[in-house]
Amino acid sequence: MLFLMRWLEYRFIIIDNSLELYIAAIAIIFTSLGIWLALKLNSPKVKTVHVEKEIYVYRNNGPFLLNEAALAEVAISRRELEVLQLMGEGFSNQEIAQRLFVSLNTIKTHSSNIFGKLEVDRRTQAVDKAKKLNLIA
Amino acid sequence: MLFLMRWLEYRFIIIDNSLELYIAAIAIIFTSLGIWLALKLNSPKVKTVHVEKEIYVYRNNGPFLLNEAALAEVAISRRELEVLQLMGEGFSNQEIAQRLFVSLNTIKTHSSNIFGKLEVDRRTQAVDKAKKLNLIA
DNA sequence: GATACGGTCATACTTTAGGGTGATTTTGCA
DNA sequence: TGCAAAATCACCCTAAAGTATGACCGTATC
Repeated sequence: MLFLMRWLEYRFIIIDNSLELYIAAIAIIFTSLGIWLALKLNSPKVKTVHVEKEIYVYRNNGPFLLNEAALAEVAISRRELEVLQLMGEGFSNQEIAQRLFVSLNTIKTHSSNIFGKLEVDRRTQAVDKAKKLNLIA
Repeated sequence: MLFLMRWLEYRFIIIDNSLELYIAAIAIIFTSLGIWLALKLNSPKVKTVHVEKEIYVYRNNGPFLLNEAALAEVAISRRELEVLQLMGEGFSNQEIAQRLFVSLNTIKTHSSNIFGKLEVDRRTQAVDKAKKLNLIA
């Protein structure tokens, strides 16, 4: 940049131009630079549009049939499924722990793993999704 | 602008600064001007990102019919039913509050009333029971 | 036998849910 | 118009849920 300035300086001096013209040139060049910089560096606003993608779930009206395919898809283990079932029946973690003869911490760990695999944050969401996927009755 | 240039010119001459510093000041000022111009006049870029949201749709499962009789039986109000529905979709009390444009405390009150009327202790039980009573889908 | 995974459990921490109480404001209906 | 139910909100407190991390053990699997 300094080099450019020097070059401009000598060039304009040689052709014996006025200081004002020189300044004007600098101004124009750097205004352009500013515009260019702003346009280049200005990251575009990201507008997120949620597109609803319908997934049809076939729910038989008869006896409950575990969707093994969906189960394998989300990679939920049998033990986790047990926890999920009890969750769906409204049991607390403490109650689930007692029923499965394990500690509360174990159920918490299972819960966290289930939420991760189902990509949800809460047990109510987990139950909702699990029912829609026919993982639980 | 010319006035500004003049002022800068005289000012720098008076304090006997080098031409380079003067040029540098001009450059900085007009770069800033350029950036400002670009940001002001450039219509904001909007980058649209489409995010697919999976919607689970039941099939072979007739339309949901609210069990008005059961609703009257448990004496759950319309507003409470709204809360119950959102509960069933896995929303937290905070999220429900935002959706219904009321405070978190209000939702807590509704929740407590719902639990009392459904004779349950937790939201998961409430959702389970409400679904069995056909109060929510 | 190294590796991966499932299941178990713990500790520490933050967040959310729920209980109890009391209060004010709307609103529907007699 | 006045009353009762519904809806709103606040405060305080406890319980439960959830997050993060790390650890140990058994069992397949390569």
